[in-house]
Amino acid sequence: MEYQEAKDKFINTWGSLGTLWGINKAMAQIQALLFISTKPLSMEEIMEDLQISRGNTSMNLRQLMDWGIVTKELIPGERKDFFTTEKDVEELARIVAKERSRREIKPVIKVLSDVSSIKDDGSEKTKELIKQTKALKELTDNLDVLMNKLVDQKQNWITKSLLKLIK
Amino acid sequence: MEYQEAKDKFINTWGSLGTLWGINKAMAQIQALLFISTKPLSMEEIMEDLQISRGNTSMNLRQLMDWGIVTKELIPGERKDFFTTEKDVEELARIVAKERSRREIKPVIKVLSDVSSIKDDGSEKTKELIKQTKALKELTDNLDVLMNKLVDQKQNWITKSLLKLIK
DNA sequence: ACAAACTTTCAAAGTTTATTGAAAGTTTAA
DNA sequence: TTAAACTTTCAATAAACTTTGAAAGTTTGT
Repeated sequence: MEYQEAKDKFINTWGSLGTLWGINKAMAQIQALLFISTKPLSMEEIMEDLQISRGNTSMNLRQLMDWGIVTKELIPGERKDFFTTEKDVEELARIVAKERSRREIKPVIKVLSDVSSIKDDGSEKTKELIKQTKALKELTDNLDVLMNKLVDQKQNWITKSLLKLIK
Repeated sequence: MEYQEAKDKFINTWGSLGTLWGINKAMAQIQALLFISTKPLSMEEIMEDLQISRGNTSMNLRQLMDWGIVTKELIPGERKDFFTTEKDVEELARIVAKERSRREIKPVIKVLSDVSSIKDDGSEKTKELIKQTKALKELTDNLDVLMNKLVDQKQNWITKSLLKLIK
């Protein structure tokens, strides 16, 4: 496999994976492109490379910056903005985990908590709704805590966690 | 909050969460409905309750059965099929984790592995592509192993895992 | 203050994905 | 074997989501 083919394959796989994880294709592709780039890229270069419009590039770069995954790089003597992504995979995973917890998991826990605390009117269906949503709330809560604990360990968290779990 | 309001809220939240996790809205809603139902439901009852078409119900029930989350229940004396979902949240989480590993994570690892093993032609950009995709491959691989280890612990895996990780 | 260089916005167009419902298929009971 | 009861399929339609590009906005250098 040649460089160009490998690069395209990586960007496309990452792009379609993005959709599955709730971020859109262009957003994931831009991140992928920056991730394997040896230098910061301008909007022009990103548009050109991925064949997407200026507007699309602008909006998705902004979202990536909102996530804290991409940052503007100011290059002396250049008027354009240049962009880079976090290059360290563990740090990247940490950011993604924290953001997903904040944006998705926490709000779901809130709903489950509300639903599971409705007044028990004694009917079987109400009892079941309360019981099941409470169980789901507890599971989600625990998973969220677990994920955040994992990610808070500052260095080599995956390796360390794996070792602990072996027994 | 009344029963009906709480039920709708739960089904809707679960439904929109589904989209975000790569399964579709109707599929997630059907699962949610079964999850809080006190008895197996027929296709008719599901259509009626969620206001979705027969075809949609049929296809999504099948997908849920493919995932191993929903099973057909044959009720003596009844001609219709009835459906139930796994009611234990830990078991449910176990199934979902295993399926996502198989369907999504493993294929990505394969691509990353292919891309990161292209021939190093000595250029800086090739070196960067190899280095970054290799790091991503290792991270994904480790997370996958970690997730599967968590889930393989037979009872109270979340509680146990949390205890181990506290230190 | 001006204009060139650059970025952002957003309505319209395009694309993808989900849903419908009627027809075809299957199973069951008599 | 037939027909009623039920489920599945799939082409057409609808809904949701993404992308475009031109106009508006912003920043910078002179």
